[in-house]
Amino acid sequence: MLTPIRKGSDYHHGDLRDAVIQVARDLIANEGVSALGIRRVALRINVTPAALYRHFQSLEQLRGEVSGRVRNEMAEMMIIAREKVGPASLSKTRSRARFAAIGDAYVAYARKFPRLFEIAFLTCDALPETEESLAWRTLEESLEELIKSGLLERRKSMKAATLAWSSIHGLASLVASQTISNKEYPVFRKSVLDGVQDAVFAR
Amino acid sequence: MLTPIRKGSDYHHGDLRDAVIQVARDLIANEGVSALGIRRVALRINVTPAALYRHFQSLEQLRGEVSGRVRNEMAEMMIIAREKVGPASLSKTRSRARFAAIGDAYVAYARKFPRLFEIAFLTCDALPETEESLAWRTLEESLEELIKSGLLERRKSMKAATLAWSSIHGLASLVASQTISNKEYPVFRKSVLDGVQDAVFAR
DNA sequence: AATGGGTGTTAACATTGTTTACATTATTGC
DNA sequence: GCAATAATGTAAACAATGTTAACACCCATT
Repeated sequence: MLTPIRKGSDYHHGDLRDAVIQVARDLIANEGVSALGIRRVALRINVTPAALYRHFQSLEQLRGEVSGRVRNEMAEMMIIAREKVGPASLSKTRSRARFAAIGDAYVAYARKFPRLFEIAFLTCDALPETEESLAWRTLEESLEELIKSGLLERRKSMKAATLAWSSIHGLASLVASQTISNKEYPVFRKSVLDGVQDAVFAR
Repeated sequence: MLTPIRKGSDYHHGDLRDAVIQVARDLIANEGVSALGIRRVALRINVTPAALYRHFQSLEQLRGEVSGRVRNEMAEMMIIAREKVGPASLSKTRSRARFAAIGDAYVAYARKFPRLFEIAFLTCDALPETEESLAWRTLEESLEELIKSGLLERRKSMKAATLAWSSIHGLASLVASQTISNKEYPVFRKSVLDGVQDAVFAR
């Protein structure tokens, strides 16, 4: 099945909902979260505003859906970056590099798409089913690799995860909100990475 | 001068702008950032919507103004918490306690007013004159105390500041966005505090 | 082939941010 | 003191928004 985007006639779109989320995502990425609107999205898809209400209960729910998709997108970027360094295979340097890669990918996303990072962690009144975060699971996998390669003691693992998560997220958030500028970024980055490594790896 | 809030007649409010920011702040604190609106604020102050345009160019600018006020409010909370432990006076334990106090106050604010913390670090298209952050200056003062009391080497000071700032902010942000729940919070808190102290204080 | 559920349209409504023209108060210069 | 002027409020209108209700069309199942 070639999953035709459109059926014969174009009265029915064929795959609204996905198209809506896609367009909404791009709208936010380019013009900020306040640029998201039912009518603006509808206009870009050449569809009537009311059509969107067949797939979303409200603008607020659409925002929540976009937020969820962005969180997944982030996690996928992290996984891709991790796989790029090659398999862990109990190698200390590999495991370490993979761990660093997912952290870097996290803040890289925030730097590249600050507006999307913003909505990913915005309190949404109507959020989709709160599945366990893929990003968090990825972090846990990485720590497991570090344990198995002998770089991290298991009893330190929880502390490592929470500190890494917090500080990396803080760095990403400060960058995305332009609280720290591009010029200040490198020194922040180095401090955070060193701090995390000191806490994670036994010395 | 007793700075009368209202003059004789009530055609002129006397101190709009401040009243507007105040009401806007409370509106966001209670109902979220999307609850902020020109007309809703005007209604609560018993003033015509157009009156607000004598003091703010747009809703966006008002949001920026509120954001700035909240950032100041946070810094004031930090300073109050710090002064509560008493003067540093070259005492190691005092300096250390004061340092911990400002960090705790930071995330305490995010826990108490998550919606306000949210807008404080939201990218605003129109932000007020970008004064140097009071919170950041407070952090620098605290580190200076640590240096003078012999707990921190000066060459480590920049790294300490940036790591502390990032990880504390990350913790606060994750809490405010409900990414981590109240139940998970304590273990996160402990990890971050330990991590910061390990990095800041020579061992 | 008929029917019914899914999906889109049309038209309307209330509410919003914003502007323009006007009214009232406060302040300043003589 | 008092007129001129700036500052600050109101009133009415406009375009754009989220949302809903009634209707139209398509597709799949019987």
